[in-house]
Amino acid sequence: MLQLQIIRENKEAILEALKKRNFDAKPLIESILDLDEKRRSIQTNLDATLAESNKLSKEIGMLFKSGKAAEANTLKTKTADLKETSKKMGDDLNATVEALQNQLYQIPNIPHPSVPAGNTDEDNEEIFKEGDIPTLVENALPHWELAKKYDIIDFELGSKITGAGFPVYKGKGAKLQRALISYFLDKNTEAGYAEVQPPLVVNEASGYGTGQLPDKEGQMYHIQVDDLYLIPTAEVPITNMHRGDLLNEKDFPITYTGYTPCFRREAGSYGAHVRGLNRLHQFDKVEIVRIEHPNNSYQALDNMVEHVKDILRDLKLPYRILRLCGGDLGFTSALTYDFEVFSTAQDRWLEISSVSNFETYQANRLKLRYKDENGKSQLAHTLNGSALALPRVLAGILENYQTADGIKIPKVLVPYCGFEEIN
RNA sequence: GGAGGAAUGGCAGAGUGGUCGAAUGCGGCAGUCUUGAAAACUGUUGAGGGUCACACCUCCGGGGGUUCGAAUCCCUCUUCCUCCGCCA
Repeated sequence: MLQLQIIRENKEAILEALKKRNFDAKPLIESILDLDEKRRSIQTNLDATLAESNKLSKEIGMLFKSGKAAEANTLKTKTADLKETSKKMGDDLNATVEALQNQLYQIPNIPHPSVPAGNTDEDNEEIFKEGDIPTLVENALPHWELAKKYDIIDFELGSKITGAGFPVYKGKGAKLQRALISYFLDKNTEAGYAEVQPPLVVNEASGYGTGQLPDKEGQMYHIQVDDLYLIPTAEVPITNMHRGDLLNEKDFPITYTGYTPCFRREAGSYGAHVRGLNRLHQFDKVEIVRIEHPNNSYQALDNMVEHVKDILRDLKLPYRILRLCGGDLGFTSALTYDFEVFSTAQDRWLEISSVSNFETYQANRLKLRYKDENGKSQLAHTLNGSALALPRVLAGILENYQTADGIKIPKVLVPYCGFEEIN
C-alpha cells in the first residue's frame, strides 16, 4: 500500500510511473485525494467538537466538586448535544477512512526506475545467462515421463487421494525432495539466514499484511470454519512475524529462511505448459526473507540474486535472470528478478525463483517501522525470494541430467541423497 | 472440555471513575567525567492524526456500552497464564 503522504506530494510522478504497469491510476488517485481531504475536514470538525466536550466535562467536574450542582446540570445538557454530533461525525469519519483504505489497497506498488515498460512476459529483460545447455541423448523425455519410467512421482495417485496438482513423490523421488530441501536450507543458513519453521496456515490480518488480501483471496485456500488461509508462500507467515514492530536501526538486517509447502488454487489452463511439475496446487519451497533499512534494500536485493546464482552454479543447471517488465511485475513489488532454468527436454525456460524488493509497500500495511537517527519512525523495506522452489528445480534436474540408463544426481546433492543415480 | 486469573509505552511493571498519555526500573539518545571506553552522575525519551509552527484530537489487547467524564465499571471477541480432565 502506498503512503498517502507520498501520493499527496508526488501525484504526477506516481501516475507516470504506474503507466509502466499499464495501470491508469488517475481516477483512483483523484478519488483518494478527495477522500483524504474529506477525511481531514471531518477530523478537524470532530476534534473541535471533542475538545469542547472535554472542556465542558472538566468544568462540570469542578462545579460538582464545589457544590454547584445546578450549574453543572445545565452544562450537562450541552454536552449531550455535543455527544450526538460527535457520534455522527465519528461514523462519517469511519466510513470515509474505510473507503479511503479500500481504494488505497487497489493501487499497486510503484515500479523501480530500472523496470522496463512492457505488457507480457515477452517484454521481460534478460540481464544474465550462465551454464551450459547439455546435449541430451536421443529421445530425451520430459520429466513427467521420466517420473513414470522410474516410478518416482505419481500424479494419478495424487489425483485419487486429493485431486489434480497434488503429486505423490515416491522412493528416490521423495528422497531427492528431502535432499533438495536440506541442501537449500544449509546453503541459506551458511549465508546467514536464520532458519524458521512457520505455521502453514495464517489469519486474515497476515494475508492483508503481505498483500494477498484483499482481492487475491481466490489464489489461497480458505478454511471458512476457522477463517484461516493456507499459505501460498512462506513469505506470508515469515514477513508477518514482524507485523507491527518498531525496530531500532541496529536490528537491521533481519534475515530468515524457511521451508514450507505452498498451496495455490490458481485454476489455470491445461496443456503442456502446466503438465507434470510445471504447475501444482501444492509444492515445496525454501524461501528467503529480509527486512532492511531503506538505504540498503537494493544492495540486499543484489545479494539475494548473487546467492541464488550461487545455488544454481552448485547444481550446474543452465539458467538466466530476467528483470520483470511493468506488465509482468507482481502487484506489491517494486522490482523483481526471475530466475529460469532451461529444460532441454521440454525446450523451454522454467521459472524457479523470483526475488523481489517491496520497498515500503508491505511495510506500510504491516506497520513495520524503525526509528531513524532522529528518533522518527520510518517504514522498513521488505524483500523476499525463493531459494528455491522445488518442483521445477526437480524437473530441471530430471530432464537435464538424464542419460540413456538413468538420471545422474548433481554432485552437490549426493551426500544429501545417499545415491548417485536414479535408475 | 471444566474452573479461575491476566492483557498498560521498545521491555518490565504501578495505576480501580476527573488533577493519568500514565509512577518507577531497564533500554535508547544527549551531556559531565575519561587519552578512549566502562562505571557513576545529569538531562531527555511512547505512537498516530493535525498545524508553517503551536493549539487541539485519538490511542492503556480488538469491538460495543454506561457516564457530563473511563486505563479504571458493564457486555462481547481474541490472546496468554494457572489448575483439573483428555490426548500425540
